[in-house]
Amino acid sequence: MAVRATAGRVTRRRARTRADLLDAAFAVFAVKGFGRVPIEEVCEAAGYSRGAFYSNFASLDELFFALYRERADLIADQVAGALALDGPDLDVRAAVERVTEVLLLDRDWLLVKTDFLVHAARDPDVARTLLEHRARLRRAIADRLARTHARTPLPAVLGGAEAAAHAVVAAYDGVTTQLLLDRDPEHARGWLAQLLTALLTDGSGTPETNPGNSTDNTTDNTP
Amino acid sequence: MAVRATAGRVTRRRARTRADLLDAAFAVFAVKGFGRVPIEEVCEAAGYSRGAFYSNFASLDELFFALYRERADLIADQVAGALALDGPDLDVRAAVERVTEVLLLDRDWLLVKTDFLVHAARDPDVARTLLEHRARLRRAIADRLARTHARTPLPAVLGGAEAAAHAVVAAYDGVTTQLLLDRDPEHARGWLAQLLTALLTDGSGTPETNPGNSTDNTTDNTP
DNA sequence: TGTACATCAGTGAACGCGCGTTCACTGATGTAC
DNA sequence: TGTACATCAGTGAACGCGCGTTCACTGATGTAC
Repeated sequence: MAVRATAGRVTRRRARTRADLLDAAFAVFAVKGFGRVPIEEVCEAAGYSRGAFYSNFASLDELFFALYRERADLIADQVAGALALDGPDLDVRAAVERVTEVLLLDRDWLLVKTDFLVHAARDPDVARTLLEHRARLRRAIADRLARTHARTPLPAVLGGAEAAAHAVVAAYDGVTTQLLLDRDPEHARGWLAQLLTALLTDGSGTPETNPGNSTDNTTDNTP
Repeated sequence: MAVRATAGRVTRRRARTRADLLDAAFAVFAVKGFGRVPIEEVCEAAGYSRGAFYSNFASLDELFFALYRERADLIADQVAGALALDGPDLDVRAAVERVTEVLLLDRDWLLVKTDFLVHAARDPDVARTLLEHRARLRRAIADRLARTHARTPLPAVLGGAEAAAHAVVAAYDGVTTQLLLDRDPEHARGWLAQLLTALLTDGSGTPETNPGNSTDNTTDNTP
């Protein structure tokens, strides 16, 4: 009801307001978390009254959903782009570097994405959207891995490019969790690169940093 | 203020009420998510009035925190127990099986734990509690791995039992994310076992199932 | 073990604030001539 | 390009519900003798 039923053209003013609200919501959600932010606060951050919100969205849930889709598409494009840079041969180290950069750079996005995960975990419809986004990321990775499959074999345990792509996403999710808690993006990037190397090669990679938590280095590091 | 300042003995009745409220809250939080549940609903589920809640907790946040600590301790004990079963030699396959069982069995716990993660990500004090819990899990794993370190070497990329334990936790987190979305615990357990095998061995493990999403098996599986 | 009393734990009605939602309005934008 | 008009987008005051919080109370629990 609040959202226009008329399929007419969207005025510039309207498009601008909508974009402003989405941007403001992203910032505010990242700080406080979706579900802890009243509509009023989003509107204030965007510089509009509450009426403007209701003129563009039916609910905060709808806005959140739109926000997720928009940003997720952006990320998926960036990842696909980062993977397309190499020639036919895959420079694993460089590719991992670039993808890691895209995926772990923006803490705000990780926060919002995790809020979205929490909702998706309880609503199969929302879950479908998130699974589609993940499938898109996986496909980009799997395609890239498959391209060099023949000459650089993947470890047997993972049994294929699809499975390897799954492993990459799982490693990403795992490192994300750690990063959300310890707020150390440098550490997270090095650690993700190391995990991916361990997963995608047969142990021929060279570690650069010890990912062990600096507060509990009780185990010997000497080879 | 709501919580008794007197350090006197806790009556049986009181302890019972508190436990009832915590149990009811766990169930209700799992279904709806913390932050989407009014106090009234927890009380109703537990069979008490709101006054009983305020007599035992200052806020839902405090209850949630107590709830997390209680369950996290339980899980940590179970994992430590599952790892202690073997003799001096580590049967990787069996240990992975048992730990996986404990960690991925209870969807309700995964949901509540993720809610807690979302809060921890925005509050360093809460994060500390969660990091401590994770450190405890890691230590149990690292100690176990270190015990067999000498005869069954870990892959070089991971560079030590501590790092390997980190990798195990990251794999667990990654698989948890996937499980929250696809609700397929069988698949998740097989997949986690496979990931752990890939991480903890030098590729000598044997895959049982293809973790690739059943809806997009476009890549060849033939070796 | 029984009774009398004191304190404690939980009740539930009442209060009031925060916030979602509505709507009559006004200024902005776009169209027709 | 300018003017007149129609429609659209955003305003903000007002309403009212949901829910957090309080508190005078009553029944439950534990203690003393």
